Amino acid sequence: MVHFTEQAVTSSDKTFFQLRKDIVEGVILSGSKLSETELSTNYGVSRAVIREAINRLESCHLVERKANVGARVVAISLEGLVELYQVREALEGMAARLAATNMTDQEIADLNSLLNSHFKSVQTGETYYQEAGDVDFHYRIVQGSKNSHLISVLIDSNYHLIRMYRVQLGMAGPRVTTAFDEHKHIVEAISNRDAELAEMLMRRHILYTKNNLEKKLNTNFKNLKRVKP
Amino acid sequence: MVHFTEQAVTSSDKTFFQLRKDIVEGVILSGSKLSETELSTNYGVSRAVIREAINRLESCHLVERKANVGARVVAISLEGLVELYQVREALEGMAARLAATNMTDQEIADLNSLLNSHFKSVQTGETYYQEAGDVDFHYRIVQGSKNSHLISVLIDSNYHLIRMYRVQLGMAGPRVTTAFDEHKHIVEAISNRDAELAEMLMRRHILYTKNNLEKKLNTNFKNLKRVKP
DNA sequence: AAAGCGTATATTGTCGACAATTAACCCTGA
DNA sequence: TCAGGGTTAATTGTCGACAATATACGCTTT
Repeated sequence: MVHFTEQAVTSSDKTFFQLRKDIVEGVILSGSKLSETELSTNYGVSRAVIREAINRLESCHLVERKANVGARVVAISLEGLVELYQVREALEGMAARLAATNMTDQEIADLNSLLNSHFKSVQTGETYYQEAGDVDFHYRIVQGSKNSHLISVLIDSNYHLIRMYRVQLGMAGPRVTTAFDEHKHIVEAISNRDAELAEMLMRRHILYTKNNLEKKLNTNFKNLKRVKP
Repeated sequence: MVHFTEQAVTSSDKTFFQLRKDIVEGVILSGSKLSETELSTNYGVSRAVIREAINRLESCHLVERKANVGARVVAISLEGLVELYQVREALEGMAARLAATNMTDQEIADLNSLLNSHFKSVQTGETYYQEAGDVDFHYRIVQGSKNSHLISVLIDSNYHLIRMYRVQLGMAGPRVTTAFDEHKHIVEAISNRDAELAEMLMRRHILYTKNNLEKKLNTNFKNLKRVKP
């Protein structure tokens, strides 16, 4: 169960969340321009809140702005994927290292039972795992680092972009059991409080995932809905 | 010579740069509240551009916002320093790894001559090195990674916070020649295109720097100008 | 006197209008 | 037909005013 409980207090929050969702899920096409006046009427709010939402989307690396010109949704590309996953490898590797030291025994136990429930899902053939399960696993490791700056950087400026790639490239398929084993080994290393190994395994895991995605991207890229560059 | 040439095109850019400078250099005290109306009159611009500037400062992790309450300059703390440098270790380690593969021979040669000029400065006793020199060295490695996402994350959401700690804690002193040797070894590894070693050396270098800063923070913290928490 | 409630004040959030800049179009000329 | 320049239209940037929320203050009550 994924449980990111961001709660929108202001109107700008709601608009930001909605826009982010629409971009990640491809409702707003990759590469398309974000017209402030148009969004303003479509989402039923003033241009000021649209502008603030766009600013926050830019912090997420989901849109790119040019002064006096406007904002565009980032283009999905092979280079972008590689660059993103290199950053992810570095940050989540560090997260695993820190988690090995900082997670409580209880949190590790919970993580283990989470993996067990994933194992059942995998065996019964549910596709649950690859979507929410993987996300939740990585989310817990990141939280387990107990480093709020690291958490913020990962969540705010990487996570949603990662999701955008996953959703729009259709990340179902094999490698599920393989990834599961890798997850299991990472938790084992954390259980043993072996920070060095936890980091190394996490980095390898993300590297493998990236290689897998690269292959998919090459075959799926032509089917990707986006505006012409 | 440091040569970050961000150029302000809009009024909001100018205000953002000025505010960022004032926060990093302690003109606006760590922990103080940022009143929109007050800043609006002081900087001679409308509240809208102040609000946009504050949003961008939040992306830099220089201020923290709470809805319907306002923004405060981040508090300088030991935990904050440690967390920041753990992220820096991960990201700049990856940057060094990538730089070993992606920097051109010319860029490596330039980096070497930069180090040589630093060496002269160190021998003649100029304090130049620790301030701009170190920054410039790390800046070139980061750029040498050729990973635009990594560059963006490092510059946008870490660099200015790092500077804030350095400036406000007064980072002069020894460890200059030590750090210089470490820089030299990193460039050597990059010259040999040894990505693995380059990453390892960079991580150690940043770890040592962090340990050094921790000691300083413990002695200097009581002298730090800030508002009471 | 202390605690709790209600009002008043100050601050942030949102809005519509105006100014400045860009890009689109048409028109002219070779 | 194509290149260049100027004008027009559309979009973004900036502003001041109003609405909504939170804090501060004072009053009442025990």
